[in-house]
Amino acid sequence: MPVEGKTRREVLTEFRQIEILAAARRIFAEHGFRDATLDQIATAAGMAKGTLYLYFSSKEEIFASSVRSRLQEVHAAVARAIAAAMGTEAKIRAAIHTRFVMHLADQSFFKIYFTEFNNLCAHPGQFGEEFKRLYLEGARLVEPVLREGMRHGEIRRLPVREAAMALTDLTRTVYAAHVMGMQENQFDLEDFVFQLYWRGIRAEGGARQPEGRRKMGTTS
Amino acid sequence: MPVEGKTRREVLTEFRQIEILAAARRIFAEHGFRDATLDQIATAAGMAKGTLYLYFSSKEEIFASSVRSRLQEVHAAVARAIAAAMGTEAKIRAAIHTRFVMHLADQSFFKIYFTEFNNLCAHPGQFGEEFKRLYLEGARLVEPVLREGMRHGEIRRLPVREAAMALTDLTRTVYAAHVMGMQENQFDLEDFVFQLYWRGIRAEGGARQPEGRRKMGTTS
DNA sequence: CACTCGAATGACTGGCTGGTCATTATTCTA
DNA sequence: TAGAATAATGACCAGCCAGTCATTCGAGTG
Repeated sequence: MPVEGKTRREVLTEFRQIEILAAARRIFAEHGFRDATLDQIATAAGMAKGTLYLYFSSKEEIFASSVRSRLQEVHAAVARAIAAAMGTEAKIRAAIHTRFVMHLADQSFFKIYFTEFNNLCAHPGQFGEEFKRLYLEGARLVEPVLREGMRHGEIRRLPVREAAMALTDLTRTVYAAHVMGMQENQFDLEDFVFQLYWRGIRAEGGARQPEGRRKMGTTS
Repeated sequence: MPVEGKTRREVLTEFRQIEILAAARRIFAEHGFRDATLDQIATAAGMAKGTLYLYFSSKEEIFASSVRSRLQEVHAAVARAIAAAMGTEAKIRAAIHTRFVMHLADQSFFKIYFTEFNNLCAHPGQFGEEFKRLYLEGARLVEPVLREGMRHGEIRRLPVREAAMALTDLTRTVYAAHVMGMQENQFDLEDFVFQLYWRGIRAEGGARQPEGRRKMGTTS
C-alpha cells in the first residue's frame, strides 16, 4: 500500500538507514575510521552487526554514506544562504556563517570531516574520486559570487577556483583550530574569518564604484 | 672508540633509523597509515621486518617519528627564513615561501602531513598530544611577526594566535588543493596565498606610518 | 683462521574484525 | 489463526598483519 509514493517498507528502510548513519557518525567521530568496529556501530544503533549488511554492503560504504549525506546537507544549506543574501559581501558572510552553524550543529560530522576527509579523498578507491568531486562542488558554490563581485569591481582579479577553495578550507581549519584547542578567548571567530577573507579579496578601492569600470569588454 | 662524541655504533644506528624513516614516509604516503604494512616498509628500506623492531618499538612509533622529524625540519627552516627576512611583509612572505619550498621538496611527507596529520592530532593516544603541540609550535612561529607588525601599525588588531594558525593552514590547504587537483593554470600560487593573507591582515591605511601611532601606552 | 657477540633475519602466531549465513523473530496476508 | 514472507540475529570463519624469537650472519679481533 504505497503512501506518498513510498511503501511502508521503503519508509522503514530509509529510517533504518538514517539510524545507522547517525550511529556510525558518532562512533567514527569517537574512534576514527580505523579503530571503529562494526560491532560498535551496530550496538550504538541498537541492532546486531548482521543487520547493518541488510542496508549497506561494507564498512567503507557505511562510512562514505555517513559523510556524504551530511556533506550534501551542508552544501544545500550554504547554497540557500548564498541565494538568500543580497550583495557580494553579504553572500560571502552568509556562506561562512552557514558553514559555522552547520559545523556547530553536528560536531560528530565535523570531527570526521576534519580528521578523515582528506584521507578519504586521497584514497584512489571508488570513494576517493567521488569525495574529491563532492568537496569541489561545495567549494565552488561561492565561485559565482566571486565572479559577480569581480565584474562589479568589488573584488580584485584573482584565480576564482583557488579563492573559493581557500574560503572553504579557511572556514574549516579556523573553526577546527578553535574547537580542538583553546576556546577561552571569546572574540567573534566568524567575523575574524570573514574580515580576513574579505579584506584579502576585495578590490583596492573598496566597493566605491558600484557598476565599476571593466578592463575587459564583457557583454553589456 | 668515540669519534666526535658518537661511537661508530651510534652513527650506524642513527643512519639505519634515517633509512627506515625515509622508507616509511614513502610507504605511508602511498598507502596511508592504515593500509601500509611493516613488511612493505621493511622491504622499501631493504631489510627484514624484524630489523625494524631493533630501532623502533611499534608501527605507531615509526609513523610518528617519520612525521616528527620532517615537521621539525620544516619549522626550523621557517624560523630561519623569518629571522633572515627584514620587515613584517617580507617575513610573512618568507614564511609562506619556505613552507611551499619544503612541501615541494618532500612530496611524501607533505601528503602524509595533509592526509593523516589531523587524524594523528585528534587521537588522544600518546602521540596526539605531542603532535598538537608540535603543530602549534610551527604555527606560532609567525606570532612575534604579527605582534611586531601590530605594534608598528602595519597590521590591524586581530587575534594573533588564530591569525597565525590561519596562515599555516591556508598555506597547506591551498598548496594541497593545487597538488591534488588541477595544476593546469599556471599563476603564482605562492603570491596568491601571500596577497590573500597580507591584504587580510594589514592595517587600513597600509604601512604608511613607519613608526605608527600606538593606541595603548606601550613602553618606549 | 677461529672465536665472539651483537646485528639481522623471516617463519610463525595470536588476536582481531570484516563479513557470512543458518536460525529465529516479526510482520503481513488471507 | 495459520502460513508465508521478510527482517533481524549473533555465532562463526577466514584472512590479515603487528609483533616475536630461535636461528643465522658477519664484522671485529688476536
